[in-house]
Amino acid sequence: MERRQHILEKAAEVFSEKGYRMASVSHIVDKAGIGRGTFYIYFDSKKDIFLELIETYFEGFAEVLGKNHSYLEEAFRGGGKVLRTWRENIIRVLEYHRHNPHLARIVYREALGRDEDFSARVEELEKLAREKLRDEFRMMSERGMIRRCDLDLVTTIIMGSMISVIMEQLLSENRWDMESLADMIVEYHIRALIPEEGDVERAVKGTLGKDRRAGMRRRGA
Amino acid sequence: MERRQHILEKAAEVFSEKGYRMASVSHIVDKAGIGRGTFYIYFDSKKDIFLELIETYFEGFAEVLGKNHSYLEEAFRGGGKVLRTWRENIIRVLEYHRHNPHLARIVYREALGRDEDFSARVEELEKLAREKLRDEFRMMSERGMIRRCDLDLVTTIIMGSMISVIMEQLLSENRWDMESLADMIVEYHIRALIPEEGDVERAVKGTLGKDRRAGMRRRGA
Amino acid sequence: MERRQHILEKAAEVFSEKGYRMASVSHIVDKAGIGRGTFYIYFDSKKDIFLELIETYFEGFAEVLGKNHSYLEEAFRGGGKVLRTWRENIIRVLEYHRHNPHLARIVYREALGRDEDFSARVEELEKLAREKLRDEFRMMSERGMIRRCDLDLVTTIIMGSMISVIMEQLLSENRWDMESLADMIVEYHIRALIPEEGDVERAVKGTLGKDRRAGMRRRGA
Amino acid sequence: MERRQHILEKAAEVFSEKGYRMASVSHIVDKAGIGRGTFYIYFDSKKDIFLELIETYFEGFAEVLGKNHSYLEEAFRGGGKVLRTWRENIIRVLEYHRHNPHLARIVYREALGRDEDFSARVEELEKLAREKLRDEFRMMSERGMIRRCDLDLVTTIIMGSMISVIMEQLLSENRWDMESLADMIVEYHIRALIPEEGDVERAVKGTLGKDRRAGMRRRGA
DNA sequence: TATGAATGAGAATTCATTCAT
DNA sequence: GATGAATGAATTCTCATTCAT
Repeated sequence: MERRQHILEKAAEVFSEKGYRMASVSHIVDKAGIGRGTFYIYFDSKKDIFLELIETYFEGFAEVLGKNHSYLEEAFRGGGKVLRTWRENIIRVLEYHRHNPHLARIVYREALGRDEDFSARVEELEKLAREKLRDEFRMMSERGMIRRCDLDLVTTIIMGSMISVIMEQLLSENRWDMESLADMIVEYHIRALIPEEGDVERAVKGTLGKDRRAGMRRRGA
Repeated sequence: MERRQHILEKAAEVFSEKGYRMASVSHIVDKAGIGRGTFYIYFDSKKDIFLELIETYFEGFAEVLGKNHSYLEEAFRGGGKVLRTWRENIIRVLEYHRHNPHLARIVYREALGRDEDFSARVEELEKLAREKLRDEFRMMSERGMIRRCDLDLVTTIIMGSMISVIMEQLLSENRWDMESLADMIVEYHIRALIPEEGDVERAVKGTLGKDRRAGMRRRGA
Repeated sequence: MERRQHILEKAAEVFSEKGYRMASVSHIVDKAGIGRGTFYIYFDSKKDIFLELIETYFEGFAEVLGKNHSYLEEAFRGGGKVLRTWRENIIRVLEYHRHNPHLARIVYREALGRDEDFSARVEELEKLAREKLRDEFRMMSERGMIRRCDLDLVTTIIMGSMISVIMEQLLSENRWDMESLADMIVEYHIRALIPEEGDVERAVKGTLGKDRRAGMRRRGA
Repeated sequence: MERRQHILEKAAEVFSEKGYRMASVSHIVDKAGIGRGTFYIYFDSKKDIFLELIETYFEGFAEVLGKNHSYLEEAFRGGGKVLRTWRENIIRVLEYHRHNPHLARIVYREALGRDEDFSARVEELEKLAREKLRDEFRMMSERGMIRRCDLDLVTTIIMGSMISVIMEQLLSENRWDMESLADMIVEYHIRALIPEEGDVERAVKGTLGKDRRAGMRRRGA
């Protein structure tokens, strides 16, 4: 099964470099140093291996976001620093992509096209990630940690900006260092989402007095 | 030249619907109701027409952003409402994409792939748009209208979020109405970029007393 | 449409010579003197052209057997020589195959195999031909022209022997001349099927006095 | 050598079911429950095992027909019932095929194709069988047991009809019972071949007074 | 002996592009 | 200019056979 993994990795490189259509199975087997037919022992088709890479990406992404729990909620319940947790989340996301540049490029440069059957799967998986994120924002909103706003739109904005930053990073080979990058991103969105005067009170009533100190306050406030 | 335009439009539809690779020249000539060879009278190749569509998109986009001037700067100099102008900019951008959904899809779903030579051109054009935008933010920053921050990062964030919102719009067929969508987007970024306490003063010194009232203030402040 | 016909003919030769599986599309286009892709303008696939040849064979065969009528019945109703008509039928069948040796070989050497989807179609078409033939024998039986016997079996025997003779002919390049061959075949089956003593009477009763002279009598009887 | 036999049997099933080209070595080794390479210990190639099955078929067929003697001649010399012996021959042939349906299908549905080198071998073996049969008819003819006729043609007719009946049987799963089927077949050909007036006398002269009672007489004559 | 992972020659098919009309 | 039949390079995928273990 080691060989299978090897082929997957080489395929990721090839797809990332050449794109799905331009990448031929020949390119993959050449790069992997295997025979033409060997490829088809491990994968049913070119489409098959591509889809597997996409699944792998989203699998890893889900892991990073906290597969069946929410780091943020956990932090909140544990009385921890929600903001610091958010920052940690973002760092994990950035690092995940830094360590899997090929997968990221495959998903956001190749897989979105209407070309193939898998674009449906990509959208499905992207939607799942989006919903996970939106649920986190909803939680934060309900607890008065962020201002009242259209959560779908905010999710779109934040995801879009993250993808953009990540791709920028990948293309320009580490223009920023991870830590300060995360700081700046977090700061941007926190400023954009800081609660209004009435938000905290509304949340307190709504949730019967949950600890308001976990809410985001303007710095120094 | 009318026929050429007709082919371009049909090609945009086909590329948008099927993607660059899946769209064949046959599809295009069928949709345009012309002969196979006629296509090659007007365009050198499939790649060629695709590239032209991309150029068209960025051409129009540049127009919308203010080709050789800055709406924002103009507003500033004219003592007008900078924020309102920004909002108008965003509405123009949204409407441009709403009226050119095929081009938008072509650029952001198809052209980004590493498949073809044109990906280089796309990046070049995208970079130009990015720089235009960043220059506007620089101007605003220098005048104390936005807080001190990494302007490249902010540009990336805002462009990414805009693309994300636009594609979301295109895919989901107008989830939001244009006006309130623009309001929400503008509000998000304004909140994120509102000047800190010292920023205005610093800007005043740096620019020798430009009209501070044009700066963004927290609402109600 | 002339070119299409040309390809069909060359394909028949190739399939006849090499068999369906060994014959590659390359062989066909080489023999037809056309480009590789040209083949696919006229035919959807290798299977497609092969099936068309099979249909053509059975189409022609049906024509020879008398598409929507029966030469034998016609002869009978017209008071003509039924036996002579039968002999003429057999000559037409032999000549049809002599003039279409490739089709015959394709159907009886290649198409019967369980290999491909078309074997079902071949069996269907063969069954139609068989039923046509059996109906003729039934008609003759009902009129006392042949002895009482299992008509399905007789059909199988006669068709099998005809195919065998035809293939033998094709393989050995005209061992017999057509006329005397037909004579011998007809004689063989007539002798085998000559009515018994009671058959004519039974038929007479069954059909209320149809002309008994049309029935086959032992020569000289 | 038991294992070899096992593989042969499974291969016969697979070839019969799928046809030579569609049947892959994988199918055979899977069905035989052996490893991929094991196959090549016992057989040189796929073609090789197929050829061996064909040889097996004709070997068994020759056995059934009477390998180095003639049941008919034996019956004749022994003063036995030649017709009954012929009927027994036919029953043996039918039963041989009923018990070896896979081999029969392989030979008459698959092996006849011009696909492979073995078609030459099949024709060679078929010719041997044909000659054996023709020699028997010659013997019968010389003894005035059948009418004067082209023995090659008669052989072709009888073999063709037998193959046709057998394949019909195999495909339609025993439409007739063996005994009455044999009766009907024998009757058909006996009627077709019954000696004319004069034939017996000619034979008597030619063979200097061989037992004329062994000759076929018209029933009741 | 037995195995099955690995191989690569070869097959069918597609489609951007050309060019004679 | 306009056409579309013709082209063939390039692509995906199959499977009989080999060979190291």
